Parts: sequence; structure tokens; C-alpha cells
Amino acid sequence: MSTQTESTGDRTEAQAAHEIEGAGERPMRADARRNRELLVTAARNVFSAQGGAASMEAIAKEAGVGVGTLYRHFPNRLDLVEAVYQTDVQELWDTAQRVGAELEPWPAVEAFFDAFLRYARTKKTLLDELHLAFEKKPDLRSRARALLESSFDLVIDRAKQSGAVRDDISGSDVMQLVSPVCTNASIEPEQAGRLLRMILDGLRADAARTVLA
Amino acid sequence: MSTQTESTGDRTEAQAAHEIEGAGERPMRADARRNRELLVTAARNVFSAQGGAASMEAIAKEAGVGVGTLYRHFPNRLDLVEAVYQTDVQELWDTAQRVGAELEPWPAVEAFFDAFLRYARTKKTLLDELHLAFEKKPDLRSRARALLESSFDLVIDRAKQSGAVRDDISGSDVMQLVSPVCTNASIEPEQAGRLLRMILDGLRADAARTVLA
DNA sequence: TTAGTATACGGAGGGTGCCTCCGTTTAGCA
DNA sequence: TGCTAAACGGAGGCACCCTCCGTATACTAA
Repeated sequence: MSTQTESTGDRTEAQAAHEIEGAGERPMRADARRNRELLVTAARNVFSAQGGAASMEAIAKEAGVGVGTLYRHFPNRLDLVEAVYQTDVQELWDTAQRVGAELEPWPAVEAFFDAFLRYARTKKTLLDELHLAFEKKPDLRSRARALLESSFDLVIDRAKQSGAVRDDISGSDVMQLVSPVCTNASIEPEQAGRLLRMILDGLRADAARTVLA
Repeated sequence: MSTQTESTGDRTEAQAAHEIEGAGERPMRADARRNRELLVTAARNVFSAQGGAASMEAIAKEAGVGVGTLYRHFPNRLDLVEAVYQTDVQELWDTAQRVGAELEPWPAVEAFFDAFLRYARTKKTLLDELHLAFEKKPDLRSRARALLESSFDLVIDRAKQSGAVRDDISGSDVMQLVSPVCTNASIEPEQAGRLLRMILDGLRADAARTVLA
């Protein structure tokens, strides 16, 4: 709850640079920041096209830079994987903010689920690499988890207050329900889609009929 | 249930060789079979010592043979991983047979759990590699699962008949309960041990007290 | 505007790991 | 006891991760 930036509003480039590096250092040079972003985007594209085992050379090429540049920004493979994953998590949080501000409560839930499905797709291609990354940096996992949980809370709580979603369920419940469906490798994409729709239906306030004895 | 060999009794070496190769071919030469076994054993040792990323060279060295010999037996890395895993599953099934024949029903359950914990440890170190292997050969997963399930059935059914284990639970229920505890990477070994003991306690016939309304 | 410098860039090359190839050795058979 | 099909060993090819350092360039101060 404490590492979040305050909003999704427009930030100056210098601010953006500060967020990537530590706060005390001078901002990155413009070309460096541009290349860093190119690299993360390229990595995501190449990973999703070629799988998690894609080579560093291929990623550098896709970004239009040399491997030296890649390694300047990301000293080793896992650092790059980590950056891609963190960017995805961050974007999901941004999405939660945005749909919360721009859409009605229920459509916001639907849109957020959609975004989560996309997020889960890249997480799935990086599953093995992330497994290693989480082992080396346990706080990466916990920070990501916290950010995800608060994203779900944001969207679900709002929908609960508006009466669109049943109130016997929390954001983190929903996350626990949805995460395995999206991440489990033995569930095909279209099956996952069906399951998600089913979960959505069960979430609606008027779906709460079953009462345990 | 159809791929099982009929028993754990003493088989001739020629029979053993036939089981490894296809049934139609001539038996392997004695040195080849010896080296094959050395390699699987060495692979298991090296993997458990160095992790699933251990090199083929290291394994060949541990077995005391050249890499050429390794690759003659296992054309690529995954084939070796698969062989180690299949051997483990097979040994677990042999153990189920053995404890079923040699021990009283309840001690047999305990001994089998112990063996399963050992099995799960190597499965855990090979998790990433197995993930790939399962992707390439879906029948490997299903055959292993079937063999595991029948091992659990064997031990649990016998204990149920003797009255040592509650009869509202099946072997495959127990497997579903135990497997994640042993395999989940975020559960430490000693925690897994505690959880297993707890499951064991819950399995006993005299533990069945809670009745759902 | 310009010169100086800290910073970033690129890619050749070192190191390692998977796998192949082929000359040498040996088990099994007549 | 030879003959031959089968197995052995390890040098070397190839691909990938990462390092190093000479070159290029964005920022800064005069």
C-alpha cells in the first residue's frame, strides 16, 4: 500500500526517469530512458512471440539496439524478465485506476478482468523465468502480489458499494479465484475465458442465492 | 492400469533390458544397460545436488562415462529428465507393492508417505524441466499420474479394508491432497512434513468425527 | 553557441552448455 | 579364438549469456 505513485495523471519525463532510478540520483539521459522503454517493450513482444526462452540478442535486435545497451540497462536475464513483469503489474494497477475513474462500476469490473487476462497471458509465457526470479528476490513476488491485490480491491470494492457486486466477497478473494484459472498451464485460453465469465456471473449481486446451512 | 509390470519379483536381466527398449528388439548389451543405469542414478544425484540446471557434462562425469555415451542413451536433455522422473514414479509404485506385502496396513501407509515425500523432493528440483517435458509429451504426465494414483489406491484401499483408515476417502483423494503440499515450491520441507503428519492423523479411521450437516 | 565531459552506445569476443561426429574399443557369437 | 555389430569417449561445432572497451552523443557551463 505504500509504494504506489499517487495517480495516473500526466507526469513530466524527469519524474518518470526518477521513478525508474532511485530518487537520489540524477535523471537518466533522454536517449537512455528511451532505449530502456524500447527494450522492455521489445522484450515483451519477443517473449510472447518466441516464448520465455527467447535470446537476449533477439530482444536487443527487436529494440534496435546492441546487446551492450541491453546489458547496461539490465545486468542479466532475470533483471529484464523482472522489468517486464513489474511493468505489466504496474500497468494493471494503472488500468484499475483508469477504469475506476472512467467507467461505471460494473463495466469497470469487466474491463479489469479483460486486462487481467492479458496480464496473465504474458505471466504464463514467463512462468519458468519468473519462478527463478521469485526465488532470488522474494520481495518481488510479495510487492507484485500487494499491488495486484489492491488493484482488485479498488475495482471490486467500488462495485460492491454501488450494489453491482455481492458484498460477501473481497477483492483478494476474487484474486485468489481468478489467478489460478489464468495462470495454470493446463487450462487452455478459451477455457479460461469461459471460467472467467462464469466467475463474473457469480460475482453479480443478484447471483447471491445459495446460502450455506 | 494396463502399463504396469505384473510384480516386483526377480526379473532376469534380459527381461529388464526388454522393458527399457521396445519389446521387438534384441536386448541391450550388458555394458550398455549398466551404463544406462549408472547415468540415471548419476543424473538423480547431480540434479538433487546442483539443481535442475545441472549440466550434461557434470552428469556424464559423475556416472564415469563420456558425454557421447550419455547422448547415445538419452538423445537430449529432456529425455534424461524424463527417465529420472519415470524411474522415480516406477520406484514409488514398487514401494507401494512392497510395503503392501511386507508391512501391516497402517505402517504401510506411513512408509508409503515417507517414500512419496522423497519422490516429491526430486520432482520439486526438476519442476521447471518437467514442465517442459510434460508440454512436449502429454502422455508422460497422464501415465505417471495413473501409476501414482494406483499406488495410492493400493495402499489406502488395503488400510481401509483393515479398518485403519476411514472409508469415506479414496486413494486419489489422498493423492490430490498430498501432491500440492509436497510439490508447491513455496512450502518448506519441514512445513510439508508437518502438513503430511496432519493429513495422516486425519486419515485414521478414529479421526472421522466431523459430519457435515 | 561551443567546447568539455560524463554518460550511453555497439558489437567483437570470452566462457559455458547442449549436442554431433567419428575413430577406437569391446561384448557377444560362431 | 577371431569377427562384427554395438557401444564408448571426447574433440569440436554452434548458440547463448555476458563483458569489455573504443566510439558516439546528450547535457552543461562559459
